[in-house]
Amino acid sequence: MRRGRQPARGPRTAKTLQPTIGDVARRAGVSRATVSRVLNEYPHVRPQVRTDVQRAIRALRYRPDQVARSLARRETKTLGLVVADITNPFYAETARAIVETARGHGYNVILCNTDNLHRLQEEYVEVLRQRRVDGIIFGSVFLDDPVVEALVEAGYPCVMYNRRLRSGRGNYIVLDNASASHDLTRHLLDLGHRHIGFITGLRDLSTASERLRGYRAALRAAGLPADSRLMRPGAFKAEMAQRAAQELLKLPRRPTAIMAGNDLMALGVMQAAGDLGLRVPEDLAVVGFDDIEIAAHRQIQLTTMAQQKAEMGRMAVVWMLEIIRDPRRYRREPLQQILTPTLVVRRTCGALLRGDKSGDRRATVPRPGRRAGRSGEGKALRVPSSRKEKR
Amino acid sequence: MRRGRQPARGPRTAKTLQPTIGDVARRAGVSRATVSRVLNEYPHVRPQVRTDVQRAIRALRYRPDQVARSLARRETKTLGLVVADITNPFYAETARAIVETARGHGYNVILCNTDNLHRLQEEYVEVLRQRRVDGIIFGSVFLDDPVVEALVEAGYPCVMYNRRLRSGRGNYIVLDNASASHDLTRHLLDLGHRHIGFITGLRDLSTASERLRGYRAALRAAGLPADSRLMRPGAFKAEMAQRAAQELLKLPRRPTAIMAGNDLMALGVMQAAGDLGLRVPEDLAVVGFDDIEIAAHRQIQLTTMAQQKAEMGRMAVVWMLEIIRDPRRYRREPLQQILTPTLVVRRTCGALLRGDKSGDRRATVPRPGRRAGRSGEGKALRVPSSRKEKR
DNA sequence: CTGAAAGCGCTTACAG
DNA sequence: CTGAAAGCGCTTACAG
Repeated sequence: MRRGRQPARGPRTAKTLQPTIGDVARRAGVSRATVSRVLNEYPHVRPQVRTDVQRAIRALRYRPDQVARSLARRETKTLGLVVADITNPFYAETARAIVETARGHGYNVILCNTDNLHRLQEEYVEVLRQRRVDGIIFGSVFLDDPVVEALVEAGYPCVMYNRRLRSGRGNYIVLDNASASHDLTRHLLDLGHRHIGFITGLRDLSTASERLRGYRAALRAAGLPADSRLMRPGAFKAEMAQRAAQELLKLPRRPTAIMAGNDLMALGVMQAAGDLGLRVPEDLAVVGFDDIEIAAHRQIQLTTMAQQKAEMGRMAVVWMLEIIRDPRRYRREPLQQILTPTLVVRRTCGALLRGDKSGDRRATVPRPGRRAGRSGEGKALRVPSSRKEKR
Repeated sequence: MRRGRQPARGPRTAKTLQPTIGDVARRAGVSRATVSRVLNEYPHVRPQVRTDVQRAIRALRYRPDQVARSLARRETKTLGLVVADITNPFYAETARAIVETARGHGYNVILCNTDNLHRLQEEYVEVLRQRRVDGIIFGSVFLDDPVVEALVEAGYPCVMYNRRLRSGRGNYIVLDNASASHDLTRHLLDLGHRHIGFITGLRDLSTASERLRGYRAALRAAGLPADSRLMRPGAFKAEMAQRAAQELLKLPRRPTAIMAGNDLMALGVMQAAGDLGLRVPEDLAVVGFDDIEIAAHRQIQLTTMAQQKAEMGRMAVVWMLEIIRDPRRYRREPLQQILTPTLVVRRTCGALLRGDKSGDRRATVPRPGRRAGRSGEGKALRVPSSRKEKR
C-alpha cells in the first residue's frame, strides 16, 4: 500500500515506525530527491513545492535520519572528546566549552574518559574511528603516544589541548608549562623559600614533565640544588598528592613550600598539611596550576597558575572545524599555540602574609618575570598574551 | 579494477580511503556476507574461512564502519546524556560513571549540557532523536517537561536520574529529596536553630521543589512558621547563592543557619558569610546537598545530604540497557527508585562545636530521623537503603 | 526546477 | 556453511 512511484523500498518492520523521506515524498507528491533538497536548503526549489514538502514534513513529524545522512555524506557531524578525568574541574570546564561551541556549529560530542590509561585511550580511539567521527579533540595525550601519533600521521583531524606529544607533531594548544612552572617557583623563591617540594603528575605527560623542568630550571637559576627527595609523583589526583605531601612533610628537613602539578593535587597537599597540624601558609606555602573554580573560594584561596579553560576549549573546536574543512593544509602546517600563563596570587603562597591581611583573596600581584600580572576586583583578571604562534 | 564478483559498488572517491567490507571479501576470496559473519562472530563459519577473513582484515587494517552498521541494524550503540551543567561536580561524577559503564557494554555517550535552559533541552532532544541514539539519560528534566513527556509517551528509552517529572511518569532514580530536606532541617532544629534560611534551586525542578517542601514540613512539624522572606532562589549556582545569602544575612533578623539546595550553593553561602565577617559555623551554620568531593576538604568540611553519585550513574545505564532490550515492558511498568539519603555531618553545621573539636571532619553522627547514620574512618560510610522500589 | 538511479557500507533473511 | 540480493534511509551527480 505504501509503495508509490518510488522504487520499492521494502516493507517497514515493527522497529521502523519513524517516517522516512519516502513517506514525505509520497505525501507531498514529489520525489525523494526533492524532499532532500528542501531539507538541505538547496537554492533552486519552486516555492510552492517547498511549501508542500514542509507541510508534509510537519504533518508526519518527519525527523531526518542523521545516521543515513552520515553514511551518504561521509561525515557524521560528531567529534570525539578524550579527557583523562571529567571529574577534574579543569576538564569539566574545558569540556563544557567544547560541547557548547560544537553545538553552536551543528556538531555533537562523544565523551571519552581514559583515566590516563593507555588501554582505554587506545580503545576509545579505535571506537571513535569506527564511528567515523569527523575529528578527535584530545585533552589527554601521552608524551609518547603511538595511537595519536598514528592518527596525526594518517591526517585524521585531531586537536590536542593541555598536553602535547613529545614529537611536537600535530595541532595543539597548551600552556607554556615550563615558563609557568619556572615563574611559580621563582615566586616562591622570592618569598624566601629555599626548600621547595614538587608533586608531579604522571611521568608520561607533557604537562608533568614540562612543569617539572621549569621548577628545576628556576632552582638552578637561583643556585639551588634540585633535590630529588623533594619531588614526588602525585598522578594528578588529590588523594595521591596528599600521601606524597605527607611523605615530604615528614622528611628530616621538610620543605617550607610545596608546588603541586595541578590544583587538585594542591588541595591534597593542603589536606596533608592539616593532617600534620601545619598551617597554610604560615608553616607551609602551597601552590598549584589551573585555577579551577574552587581555588578562589575564601576557605581555599589557592595561589595558582591560571589556564583559560573556556577559551582553550572554544579554540580547540574552532580549530577543529577549520581542520575538517581542509585537513591537508593543516597537516603541512599544523596549528600550534602556546599560551602565556597568568599567576594568580591568593593566600596559600603566603605573599599576603605581611601586607594586606584583609583576605582580599583574588588580588593578582605583579609577577616576578617579564610579564606583569594584573589586579582586579572580584574575579581576577587574566590577560595572557600568546608568545608564540605558528600557523 | 577493484570490482570483483560482488555487485558493482561504484568507484571510491578521494574521501573514501578506508577499506570496506568489500575489499576484505575480495582479498579473502569470500562474499561480503561471510566477512560480516566473522565480524559479528556468527557461529557457523568454517574455521579456515574465518582465519582467511581475519588475516585479510588485519592486512588491510580494516575498521568496520559503525555508521553503516547502525543504519543496517537500526541501532547506534549510542546513548544521549543530558545534564544541566557538567562543571557541577555532581554531574561530572555521575557522567563519569555513566560513560564508563556504557563503554563497558559497548555504548558511547553524547554529552549534552543544557544550562537548565528549556531551549537547549529541546534542541538536544531533537538532535539526539535525529541521531537515532538508542536511549537518552536525563540528569536534568524539568518538572513540567513536554519534551521528555513526549519521549516517554512515545516509548522512547529514557532514564531520568536526580530529577523527575511532576507527572511521575517514566523511569527514574532519585534521592528522596523531601525526606532528605526534612531531616536536614530537623538536624539544624535539633542544634537549636529557629531561624533557618533556605536557598532553593530553580522553581521548575523536582529537586528544588521537593527539597523546599521537606524544609517547610520540618518547620511546620516543629511548630515554626515558614517565613517566605527566608527563602531565596539560587539557581543551583554558587554565585547566585552567594548573592541570595548576602540578602538573607542582611535581614533585620538574620538567619542563624542557611540550607542550600546543593553543595555548590552552600559554598556560595560560605563566601557570603565571609564577606560579611561571619564565621561558619559559629555565627552561621551552612548545609547542602550532594556531598561533592570538595565538601570533605578540611578547609570546607561541609555538612551535607550525600548522594551516591557513581552508583546512580551506573544504575541509570544498567537500567537503560534493560529498557532498550524490552522497551514495551518498561513502558507498562517503569523502573522507579527513590534512594534513601545519608546525612554526612561535618563542621559547617556546628554539630561538632561543643564536643569533639579535633576536626574529625567526616564523622557521620546518628541522624535525628528514623534512619540511623553511620560513622566511619576516612571516607564516611554511606549506606542508603531503598525505601521504595517499583518494578 | 525535478526525477530516476546509483551509491554510501553495512546486515540479514532466503536459498541452496 | 556460504553467496546473491535486497534493504537500511539518506545524498548527489546526471539528465532533461
